[in-house]
Amino acid sequence: MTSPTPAPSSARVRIVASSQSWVEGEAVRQLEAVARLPGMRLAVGLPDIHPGKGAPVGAALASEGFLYPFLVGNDIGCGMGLWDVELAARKAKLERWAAKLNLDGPWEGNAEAFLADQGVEPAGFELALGTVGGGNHFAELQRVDSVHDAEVFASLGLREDRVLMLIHSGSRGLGEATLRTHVDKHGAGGLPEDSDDARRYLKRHDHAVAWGRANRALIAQRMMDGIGSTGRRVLDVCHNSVISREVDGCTCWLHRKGAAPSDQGPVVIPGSRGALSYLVLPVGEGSASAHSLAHGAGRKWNRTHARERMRERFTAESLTRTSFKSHVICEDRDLLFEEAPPAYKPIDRVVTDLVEAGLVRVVATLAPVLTYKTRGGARD
DNA sequence: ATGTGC
Repeated sequence: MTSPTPAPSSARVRIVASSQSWVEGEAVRQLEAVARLPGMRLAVGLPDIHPGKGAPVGAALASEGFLYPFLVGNDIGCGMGLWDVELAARKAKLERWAAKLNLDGPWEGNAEAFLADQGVEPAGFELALGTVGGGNHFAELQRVDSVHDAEVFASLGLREDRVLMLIHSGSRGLGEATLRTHVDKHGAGGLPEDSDDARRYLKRHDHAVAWGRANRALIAQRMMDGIGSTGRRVLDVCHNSVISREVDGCTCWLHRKGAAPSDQGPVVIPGSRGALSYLVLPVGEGSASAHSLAHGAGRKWNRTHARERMRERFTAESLTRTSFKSHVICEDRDLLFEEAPPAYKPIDRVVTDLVEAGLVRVVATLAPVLTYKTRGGARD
């Protein structure tokens, strides 16, 4: 057998993960493969990196001259929004809410008017506006578990006794349609930054990012309506996007695929639906990590594997309650198995890696109270 | 991930 010839690589590859963080070999291979794409300058794997569809999830990839829509994937604009809910945690009506909350159908209100209020043009996917979607998306009520940095916590207007709400969702069919238009013509090929197709993609991409943010806002409003409360958005960050940004002295196309920004203030890094979420403050200059952070715990088992293993060990019913005594509303049995806590890496290790790499400071930990996934779609 | 594929 001939020894393999290393392909020329102009990108620096860095994985931000301690030896105690388990990273799948396939994820590393994917990161090294995309690092060889023309124009690529810096490929960073965050501690939640895991294999995706051709490109790793949990990565920040900076290229010069070309941009690559497939690196962002179909859920353009997906992200995490945190709300402070006008409600004391001790007043949570867990059983009542778990019985009645339903966010699955189209919103009854005027979606176009809601978008207009957020400064977003309609996109033709408004029946899905205000819906969580599938996969790892969720809307979760939380309580404060511990405060590590009281000053930053208070500066965000947060209080220990209040309910918080974390929304993880994206642009639903809009991002999917945007990627498909590109892939139908170019496949996994990149776009020269000065091409008409690049401009067309970026315009739709930016629209999907704005639409995704508005979607999280409407999900939050529906959830708060459902529990008879109001609230205030504390933060909202996108972890699937491509933007023009200076990285290490070069003006690059910074692709974030399952990578939270470290240059937009505090972010929440959630664990699984049966784990703590971490409110963290980015620290340091950030260019060595492409101005990015982990966006979650990261998968340990792929979906098929998780379904098989969890089916053997647990009933669906048992997975609707967590070790935090929280409820999980997920009436799609397969999804419940796919998203079960053992399918994910431990979030504390992921966050510790970020702390030890000098990228974040922990502000607080948040515990789940009620997770909304879906009322329908049960495939049994 | 997807108004979801054969």
